[in-house]
Amino acid sequence: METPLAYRQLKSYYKALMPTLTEAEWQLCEGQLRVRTLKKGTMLQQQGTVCNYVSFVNYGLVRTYYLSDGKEKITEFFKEGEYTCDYRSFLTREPSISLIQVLEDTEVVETPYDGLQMLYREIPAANILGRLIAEKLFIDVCTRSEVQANDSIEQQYQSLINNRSWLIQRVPQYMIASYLGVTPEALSRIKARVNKRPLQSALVY
Amino acid sequence: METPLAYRQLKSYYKALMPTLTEAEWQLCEGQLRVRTLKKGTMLQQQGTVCNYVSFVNYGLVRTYYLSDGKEKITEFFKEGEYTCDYRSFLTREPSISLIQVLEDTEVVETPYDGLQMLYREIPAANILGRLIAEKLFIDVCTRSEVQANDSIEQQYQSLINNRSWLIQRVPQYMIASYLGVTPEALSRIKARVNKRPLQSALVY
DNA sequence: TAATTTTATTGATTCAGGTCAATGGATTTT
DNA sequence: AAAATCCATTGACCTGAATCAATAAAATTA
Repeated sequence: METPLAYRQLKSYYKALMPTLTEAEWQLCEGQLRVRTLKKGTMLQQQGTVCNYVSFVNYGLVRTYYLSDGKEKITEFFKEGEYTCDYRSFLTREPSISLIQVLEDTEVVETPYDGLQMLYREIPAANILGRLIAEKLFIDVCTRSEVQANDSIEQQYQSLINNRSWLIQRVPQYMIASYLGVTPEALSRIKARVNKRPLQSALVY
Repeated sequence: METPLAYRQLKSYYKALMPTLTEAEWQLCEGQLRVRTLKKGTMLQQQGTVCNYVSFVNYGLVRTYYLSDGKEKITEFFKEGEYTCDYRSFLTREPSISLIQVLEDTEVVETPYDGLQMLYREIPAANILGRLIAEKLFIDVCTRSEVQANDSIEQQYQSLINNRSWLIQRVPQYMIASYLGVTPEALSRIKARVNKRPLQSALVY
């Protein structure tokens, strides 16, 4: 056992989602897991390869993005306590379109595809876990789509400041711009607009 | 039993996803189901209410959409053999943002929320079904997002013609425009552009 | 601390698609 | 079949964001 400490957060996560999980079943789960520490800048998932792991972030920060016309488009950021993965590739076993890159020194606990399938077979409750993970991911991606479709970039940026200010602090602004789907220049101008009417910002929510 | 015929398609669907399903378990599933026939124009899901059913379309066609600034934005079309639902509302039990409207006379088989939760508890294999449905929906929404993010409206329209030509035939063009996220005028101009260079269209794919 | 690289800002220009408006087909209703 | 409604097309104009370009500021590295 490498660093039992690293599993503690994940174990409580599993336990919360699968209350019926016995200690023996947890041992079976734990046997599938691998802890990895990754330096800032490392690629956790390359484009064009099948995604073989779901990674639970113990500490650190990663981004998922893809290349369109050679330009990077960031789809999401994942920090400590969250799962990250190109789940589409993981599920379909097709090559990944997304890349995953470590933005800060990061520690992850990886669950391999085969190991997870084994858990689905051996532990009935694991299917509940799988269902809940897929459902959560689905809800998240729906919510994101709805926000993108309904809110202006300015509203979305304000919402980041209000609800996910750690993002603003931990990643450079051009990545925020990429995440919001605009150029760094455009986001800079939006900020300038917002700052010109400081009374408004106090009224948001 | 209302119209046993209506269940046949759904039963084979369930059987395919849950090979271990016994006849007794199927009976339990069937007991939860309700068949409904709906006239063109009917609302299958209203905005602001919690979505209580997953609906399997036996025949017909529906659209899901939401209102933004009073304008309709179509998110997807579902035809015979597909599930439709505001699955986000269904899962979270929060009011639905989406509306679902019947575009052709349609027959659906509805599975209520409570019934499905009961199945998850009573039939372990039902969690596999729930997992697979959530996974499929997740994959679909990812794929859609990737297409929207990467392909021009022209490419997306060509792709509809090549891969989902039934859509072009069964829904008016202004709905296609809404689905693609542009105005009817814009789509009309895109078609005009495409028709001006007919050699190109033969080369697509 | 100076040098270098990275990141953010601002200006000028361009362009795709939106909006507004008018017209002409299609389809449905009476 | 005539009237009315719905739908698609086309034109003129406008706007928001992309692009290109030049600095300025901030963060790293030497």
